[in-house]
Amino acid sequence: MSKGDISRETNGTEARLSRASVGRLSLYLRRLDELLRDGSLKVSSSQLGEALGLTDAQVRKDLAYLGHLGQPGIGYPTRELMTAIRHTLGVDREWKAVLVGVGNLARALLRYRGFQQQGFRIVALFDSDPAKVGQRIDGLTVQARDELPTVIAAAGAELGLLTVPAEAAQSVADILVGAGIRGILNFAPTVLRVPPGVSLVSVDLTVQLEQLAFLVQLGGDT
Amino acid sequence: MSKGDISRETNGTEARLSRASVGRLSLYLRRLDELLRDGSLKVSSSQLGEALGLTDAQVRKDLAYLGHLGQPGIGYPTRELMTAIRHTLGVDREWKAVLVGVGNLARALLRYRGFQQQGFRIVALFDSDPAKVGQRIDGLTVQARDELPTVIAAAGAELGLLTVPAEAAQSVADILVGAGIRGILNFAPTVLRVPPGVSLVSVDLTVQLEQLAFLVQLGGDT
DNA sequence: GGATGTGAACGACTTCACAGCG
DNA sequence: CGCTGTGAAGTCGTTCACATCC
Repeated sequence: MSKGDISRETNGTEARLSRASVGRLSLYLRRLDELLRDGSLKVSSSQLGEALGLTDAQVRKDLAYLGHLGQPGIGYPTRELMTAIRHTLGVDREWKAVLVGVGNLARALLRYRGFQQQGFRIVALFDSDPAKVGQRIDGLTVQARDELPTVIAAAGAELGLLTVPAEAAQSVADILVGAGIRGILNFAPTVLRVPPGVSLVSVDLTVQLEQLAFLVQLGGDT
Repeated sequence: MSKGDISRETNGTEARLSRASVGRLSLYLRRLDELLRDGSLKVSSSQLGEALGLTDAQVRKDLAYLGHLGQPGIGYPTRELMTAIRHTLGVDREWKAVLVGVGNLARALLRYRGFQQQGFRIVALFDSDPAKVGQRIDGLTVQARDELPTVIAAAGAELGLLTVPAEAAQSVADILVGAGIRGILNFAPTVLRVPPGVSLVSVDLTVQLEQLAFLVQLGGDT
């Protein structure tokens, strides 16, 4: 498979993408979609930034990483920009994911249209609760946890979505890693450890809520 | 009011808390809870950091904001540290929240024990779908959206959890703000605008998933 | 000795400002 | 002209290293 490296290819522009920049690329993509639907074939950095609360300079810096797409005096070609962002983010292809832990959050993820749209497909469900195994949800059958390795291999899934309780999260993560999963989106309120070569993104709702409490308590600016 | 920079008064210690630091405080609190259960009455910065993947220096910098709680040669007193963090985060009191948009994600939030534990209480549910209005979920009755202002005022709710579709998010946010809500936790995949004085924390699942795709595509380190 | 608190060095990200091109 | 691309300056956050104190 492609052996990853952070450096850029074609032009000679050497640049890095911070986590924050990557997050903003997602936002640009979404906004570009709206702008394109409104008929904008060209878009300027300030246009793109304003609805997202970003400065034009910030937008240009981020987009510079994609190569020299901008046209001075004109702006960026909407469609080409979207294609380039999709390619950079890696969402110009399909990603297969397995979902472990079938609760309400899992159901929410399953039904969430945004995922499908961006090329993410959930191909299998797992749960340790025997009462849930065998249930059908949105066309998928819940499977037992010890089937994880074989199913992942058979389906060629690369991503794992973790919606199990905190206590189980690390051991499930280990199993996923052992089964060859390359990235985990963790919703369990724990800090997970994964070996190098496996990517991890965590969404910790408790942390977010406490962040909000803190900000409100301050008498809160944004 | 204060713009992005947060001064403290009490002790004479002048310090700032970044968003990142606040997030880490939540993690410390959770870890301290475990350590206390294991019987650790004192804890060192390196102990605290190791399970979270943080350096000892980082931990000390964060905790320095709380005042001079550490004892050289010994560490930090577990219980006092927890009390101080809770106070700083604002989770040493109860926060009442309303939840708007009753889908699977809302159900997941309702049932999530972590919230209750940290003092967050969901006191009302709202949905614009007439079919959902009147349903009872976990002891709460779903109410119509135009009841928002009166119910918020009557209940004294300060936080709003937004789990509506992207298209509706901004208008619901505006209503919440108009009703006197002081902080919003937004799950809709849109960038919201709120006036100064109202706090906003967003959890954008599409962005997180795309982040993961990007990292995996890189051939992914953490 | 063992661990804290903290200036200072370092590094990462953002904003500024302007040259250059369509 | 308008808008991009980008060095330079500025800001913010993290790591280092060490004086300090129990």
